[in-house]
Amino acid sequence: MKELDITPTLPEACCTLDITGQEQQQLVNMFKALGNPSRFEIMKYLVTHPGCITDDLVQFLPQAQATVSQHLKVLRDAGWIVGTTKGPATSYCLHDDNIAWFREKVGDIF
Amino acid sequence: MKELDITPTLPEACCTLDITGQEQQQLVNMFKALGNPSRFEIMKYLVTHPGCITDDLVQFLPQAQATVSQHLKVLRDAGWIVGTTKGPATSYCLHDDNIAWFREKVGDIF
DNA sequence: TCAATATATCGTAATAATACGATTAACAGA
DNA sequence: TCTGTTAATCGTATTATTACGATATATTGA
Repeated sequence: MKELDITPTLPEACCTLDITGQEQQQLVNMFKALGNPSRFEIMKYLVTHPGCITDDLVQFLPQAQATVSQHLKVLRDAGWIVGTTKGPATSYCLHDDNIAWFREKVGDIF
Repeated sequence: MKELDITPTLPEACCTLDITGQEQQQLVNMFKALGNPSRFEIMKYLVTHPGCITDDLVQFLPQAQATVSQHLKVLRDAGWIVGTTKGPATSYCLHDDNIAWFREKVGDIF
């Protein structure tokens, strides 16, 4: 790791950003997952409709069932949401713990 | 807009998420921009090296000058950073106002 | 003005993301 | 067990992202 070499004329650092490896990858993944309008809409819907099933989202979004399912997988893998099987359906909720972690990390960083 | 139809057995909404149109697009853009390892590294570098120039980042990152410049453009367009011309060089800093806005929005949402 | 430095932009190849229809799997109720 | 419902996954076409070398632009100092 290189030493810092900030001349006195440069602005002060506004914050620290000590995150690396696994954690950083997880954080980048979460950013990436929400960097898509459809997935952001899904998150919005889940806020107001916690526990809704995939088909609710398929009705809500202007996209095919396969596409919505794929977006849900991305959000699941990134840790934004959690799905529980209920009979033939899957009920989705926000993953509160991971969301809290994300908020916390963003707060630490910026 | 459809009426909510949350049965009493479903979990309560953990939060509100009232963001639309222009603001939402801006927020999604910011998420998307940081959803890339190289750009996240650039942000980390800028935290500890505020005011550094493009070439500093080119030396730091394992990528070609053109690639780094492209990543900087994405971060600029998304509003994460701001660049000021200093002679033949460009000095970069975090865009504190926009970052504060992002933090605030994420806080509102989750 | 000329050479050196610093960056942005252009054109393009390789890779990844996105969306869809079709198929498969898993469950519920008749 | 058969049928309908719900979702995930597969294969694939289209589009977007990423990275690079080459080139263009802009400034500084000799």
